[in-house]
Amino acid sequence: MGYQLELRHFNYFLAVAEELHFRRAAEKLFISQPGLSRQIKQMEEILEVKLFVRTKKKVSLTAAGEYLKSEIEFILNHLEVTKKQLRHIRDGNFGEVRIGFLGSAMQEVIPNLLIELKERFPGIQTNLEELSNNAQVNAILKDKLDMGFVRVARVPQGLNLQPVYTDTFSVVLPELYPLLTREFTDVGQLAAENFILFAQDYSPLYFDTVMSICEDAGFTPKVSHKSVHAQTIFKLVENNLGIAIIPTSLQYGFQMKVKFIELKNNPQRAVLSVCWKEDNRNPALRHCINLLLNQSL
Amino acid sequence: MGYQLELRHFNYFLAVAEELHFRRAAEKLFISQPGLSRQIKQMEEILEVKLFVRTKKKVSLTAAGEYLKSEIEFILNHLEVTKKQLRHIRDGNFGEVRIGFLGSAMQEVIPNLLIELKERFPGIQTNLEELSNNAQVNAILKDKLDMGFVRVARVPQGLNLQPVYTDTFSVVLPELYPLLTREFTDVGQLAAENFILFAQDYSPLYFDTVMSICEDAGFTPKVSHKSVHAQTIFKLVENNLGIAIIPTSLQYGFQMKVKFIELKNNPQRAVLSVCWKEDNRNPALRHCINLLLNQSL
DNA sequence: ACACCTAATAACTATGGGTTATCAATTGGA
DNA sequence: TCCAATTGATAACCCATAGTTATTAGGTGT
Repeated sequence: MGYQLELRHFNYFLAVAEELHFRRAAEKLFISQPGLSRQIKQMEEILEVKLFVRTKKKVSLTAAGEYLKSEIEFILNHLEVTKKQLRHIRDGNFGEVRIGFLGSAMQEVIPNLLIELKERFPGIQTNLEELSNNAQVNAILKDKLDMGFVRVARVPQGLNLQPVYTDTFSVVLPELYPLLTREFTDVGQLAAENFILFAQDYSPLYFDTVMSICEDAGFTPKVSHKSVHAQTIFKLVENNLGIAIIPTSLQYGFQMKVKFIELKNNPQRAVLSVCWKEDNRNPALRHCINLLLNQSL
Repeated sequence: MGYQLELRHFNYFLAVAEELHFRRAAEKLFISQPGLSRQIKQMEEILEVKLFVRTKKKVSLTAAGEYLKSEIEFILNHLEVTKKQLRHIRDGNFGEVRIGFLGSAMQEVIPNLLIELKERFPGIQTNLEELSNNAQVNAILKDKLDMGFVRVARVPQGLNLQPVYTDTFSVVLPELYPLLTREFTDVGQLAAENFILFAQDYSPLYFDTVMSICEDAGFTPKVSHKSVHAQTIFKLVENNLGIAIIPTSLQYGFQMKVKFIELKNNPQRAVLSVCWKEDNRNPALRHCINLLLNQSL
């Protein structure tokens, strides 16, 4: 009766919610199955809510259980982050910022941010992870990342989005492609070529924007290859397997037999934005965001 | 050693952090002072961080303790909110109902349901999808839909079916068709016309019912066109490509050069039923069904 | 009818949270 | 300077309960 919810319950609950099987979950937790059953039952009594439906032979989550699962994941994750921050504070550091990014952000924006950070807040640790747009947004929602560098038009409720870097697009051609930069007038000249693009589900906004560039030139591109790495795209172009359209700043840092023609006159721009959760309580994040938004003016 | 952080620690910690006095904090928690001291000490060992500075005669928070206090307040508060939400979900006030429907249900039944739902259970989200009878029944069997608005005579084992709206049929004629409403006696007058009907596999019951209306009038209709959209049917009638027989309530909401003659005296009725899976446990669904069956009496 | 799963129940064990009693250290008056 | 008062920490004990083993009851598939 006078029982109290404890973190132990959370871990037990998660194990069962993941395995949907009491014995296996108990094994994973290194406790016995009856003990686990009893704790889950107790948890349901404390919360006064059925969390699992047990038919002999199958266990499944109720709607409430489903909800609780995501909340507990959030809380336990938050707790882990807090523990880490505590150590940082004890050691006199200011904390850690976990940053997600698209490969293309590594050219300019991230190096600048890291240099500035190191100078102004030497105590802030950074933790970098290359992820797709979608993976970043999801990770930020779940507080697995503090901020992400993405190319998206909009983000779900609760997230902030601020442009930090705007870029023209460039056409990527094999070095020996028979078209000189000065002969180039518009993308329509390339309508017959095969196009190599970043995968649509890696960056829908990029994909749509490239499509609109082609549409403006009056054709629909034949897309022969898709990739998620600039390196791969350049390699394919180098080997005459097609041509590409990419954000201009991506051209730097590679050693390839390709040439670039910047689409200066096209109105489309590749916008890199920083994304973070409105109610993120990581104090180090604030410093990062401020740095980014001020320096980019 | 192998100790584990628990929510109990959080409450104890908060009490001490607020009182800055072990004995008073212990009183507030209805436990003894030594017990509290030991738990706090244990907590510091688990986290490997000093949280309080105890000089005899004064207790104060360390920087880490200060930070932890705000984080714990956040977590405990979040937990309270979550508990409250759980109850709501259990009671069916939250969650989502996935509803399938025939176009003809959009005239009356669905708008009414949505209005009522919004009023009585504002937390329930709905997800609407227009599908054929068959597609709905299959989706419900596979738990892809919670409920569907269908026109069928029977449903497979395990599904429930309840009429929610009963309707006469109406003949649809081109606006300038040479037959005035008051001259109309029965469908037999139209035996020579081409008929435009909803596709048989879209709604077998509808199809059979229309056939029986014609049979009763002593003829078998020539069916020239079939469609799944009322809009299309009206358009075809408007252009003198045939006449139609439809559930009466479908006539509302369109702007077409057609006229309707209600078959008041025919015994056939177009019955719209709601269909759902017997063992569907979505609590929000129960509310929907109850609402529907009570209001439709 | 059978073996073989499942989760729940029952009865027991023992960890560790909470207890009381006490100590050591600090403070403040007389 | 000494004593009373008050602080949090220690020590030793107790018992509530998390976790144990053994078993049962209910399903499923052959």
